[in-house]
Amino acid sequence: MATISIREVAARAGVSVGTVSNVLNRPDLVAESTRERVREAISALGFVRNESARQLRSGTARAIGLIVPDVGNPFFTDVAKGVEDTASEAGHAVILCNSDESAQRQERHLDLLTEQRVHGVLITPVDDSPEPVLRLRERGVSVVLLDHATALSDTCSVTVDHRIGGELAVRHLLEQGHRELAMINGPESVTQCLHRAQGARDALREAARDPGDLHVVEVPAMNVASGLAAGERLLTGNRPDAVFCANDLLALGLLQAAVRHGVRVPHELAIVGYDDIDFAAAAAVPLTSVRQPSRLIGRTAAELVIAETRDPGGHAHQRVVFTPELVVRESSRRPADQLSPCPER
Amino acid sequence: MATISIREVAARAGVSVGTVSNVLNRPDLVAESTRERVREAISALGFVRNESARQLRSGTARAIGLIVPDVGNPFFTDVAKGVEDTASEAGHAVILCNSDESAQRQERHLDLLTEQRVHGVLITPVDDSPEPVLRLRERGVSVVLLDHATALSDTCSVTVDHRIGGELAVRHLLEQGHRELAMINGPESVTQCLHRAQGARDALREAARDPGDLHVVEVPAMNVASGLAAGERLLTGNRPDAVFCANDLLALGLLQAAVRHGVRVPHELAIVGYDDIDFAAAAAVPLTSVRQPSRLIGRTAAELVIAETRDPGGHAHQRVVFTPELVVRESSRRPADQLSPCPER
DNA sequence: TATCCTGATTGAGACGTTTCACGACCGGAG
DNA sequence: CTCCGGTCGTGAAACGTCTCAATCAGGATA
Repeated sequence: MATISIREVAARAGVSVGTVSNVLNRPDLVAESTRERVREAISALGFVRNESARQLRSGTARAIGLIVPDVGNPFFTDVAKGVEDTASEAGHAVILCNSDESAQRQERHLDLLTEQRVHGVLITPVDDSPEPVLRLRERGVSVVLLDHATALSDTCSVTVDHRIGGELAVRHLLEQGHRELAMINGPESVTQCLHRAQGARDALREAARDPGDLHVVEVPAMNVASGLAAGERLLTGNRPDAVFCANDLLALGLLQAAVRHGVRVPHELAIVGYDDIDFAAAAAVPLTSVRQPSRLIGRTAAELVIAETRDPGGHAHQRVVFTPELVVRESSRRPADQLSPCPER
Repeated sequence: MATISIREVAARAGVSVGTVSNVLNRPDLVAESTRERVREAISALGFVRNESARQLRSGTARAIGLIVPDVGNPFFTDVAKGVEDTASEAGHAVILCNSDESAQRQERHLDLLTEQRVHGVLITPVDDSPEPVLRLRERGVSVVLLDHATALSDTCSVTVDHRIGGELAVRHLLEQGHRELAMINGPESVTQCLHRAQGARDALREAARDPGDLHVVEVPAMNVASGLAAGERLLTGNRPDAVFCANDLLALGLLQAAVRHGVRVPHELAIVGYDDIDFAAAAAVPLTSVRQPSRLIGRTAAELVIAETRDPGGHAHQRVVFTPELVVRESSRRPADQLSPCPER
């Protein structure tokens, strides 16, 4: 009940507070027998170190912040798991924040994390504005950008080459013989979205097609509901042969729309998603998707931010870029292949 | 760069540190003109309050901890969103921890949260042991149990009546004319799982059937992979007519197994899931599922924990119990209904 | 003019750690 | 016996904020 401090522990063990602190932080400095006595007192009293005090004294917290635009998206929870893996190995807590694609919420979370004096922040910013990141750096917080290309050269980042991802997706659709292509994309102010679209257009160019042929539907949020809405729009009137969706949630939404309209996938409409979340394989029609190494992305980012704070001066900023790969499933197979209905793999 | 404190602000504004603190916390005590001057200094210097120091002084943090067994499960991210909604209204941060159904990780997170001196903890414990909760209370942390019935009478909890949920699911399957029923369940040491199974057996009893007829397959973890594995086992040999899965992830796994074995759903196998996550509607066959009000659960729990810490003495512990409801979709419709293939709703 | 009141501001302690310069002790070498 | 080196342990000074009793200015009242 009454909160007990290092002082009570010291009293009970018959040593000074300094010694207790040493047992906690540099046990090798204290003699075997004393150490044992202090340990006994700690567990007898149920002492728990007050992290605020430690942090106040030592200047920095044993926590790192992670800001993602949508915790509901399994891609980001996978990334979060990766972050947690390495963070907890290093004894750091992870404060997971959901910006919900809102700049305002992102702002609030950043303020909060700065107040907490976190070790570092991993962030997938909601937009391309460098300003929030600069403000953090200015306050001495190290930052790693997650899955977000940036113009800031002096910042660590872990990204995936989304241009290649877009290219893989659309090249595959073209190879399958689809002609009329559409894309459901998030706002192009978000770099990931921009690059995926660029890659898609590159694939068209490569096939000697006019990149302008790609009918892009832009949605405000990259979730299932948006995909469904975009699908409703796309499937009325003259519909495309194939749609590349900027993530799997949009693709799942589109798929639902297709089912509602009685449009058969992939016979009448091929779909390719992005992220290869676990649910992609379990969808109404198993989804072809561009896979990102989500967990690895998280782990790498956490390593970078921990390395940077360990050695702030001599740290060389790194940009790690992963290459995505295409996972082909039912939703994009050439109609001919469909005649013999065989399950995935 | 150099971290600036309340002291610099005071110097620049030509007031004492006490006044700056008052501007921050009780602005009404400070004269208009002074207040303005201090505010100016704050923004000019880019001052950010050091939460550790505040917390050290005031004894408790403006943060609450949330421990869930699986962040990859959309049900829990929905709950988390609900928690965040009310927490951020009250100016609290949420530290989201993933125990991954491991008692050891849960333990580590609890230690961490105690060190952080969080305001309160919302937890869906990995097992039924009351010990971790008791330890927290002993240390003066208020606890709200999430979606977990408990023998502890002096603890707030927000739960769903899973017995009713199980009953709804199995009664529905029986009404659809299915005879051979199976259930894929998590360990019955987890109360949620136990209650769902009890409800299922109650439904059998109610239909004058032997509750022992329910063939229960117990899996160690409640995720897609486990569902797939259980499905592989269940679909070889003489398979049941219908399966009730203890959550949607298991159901999606089972569905994948069915597709691989060429077993048609619902014609040859009906499936009912639990939680009604967003992906349930987008599955290979839209899933019938027992819906819990996930976001509301999170919001309510956060309100409880905040209320409890606001008034620790006079607080009466509450148990809030929600009632689940059945959402019927394709995966469990009577084969007869299937003849005219019409999309959901 | 002296007194009292009110509203605004101050300054000095905490809060629980960590850190670091310093002292105490002991055994061995000179 | 003294001195030295090393090992352990100590105690006090921070860290940045909040709180609260105390002070102060200035006007109103007697």
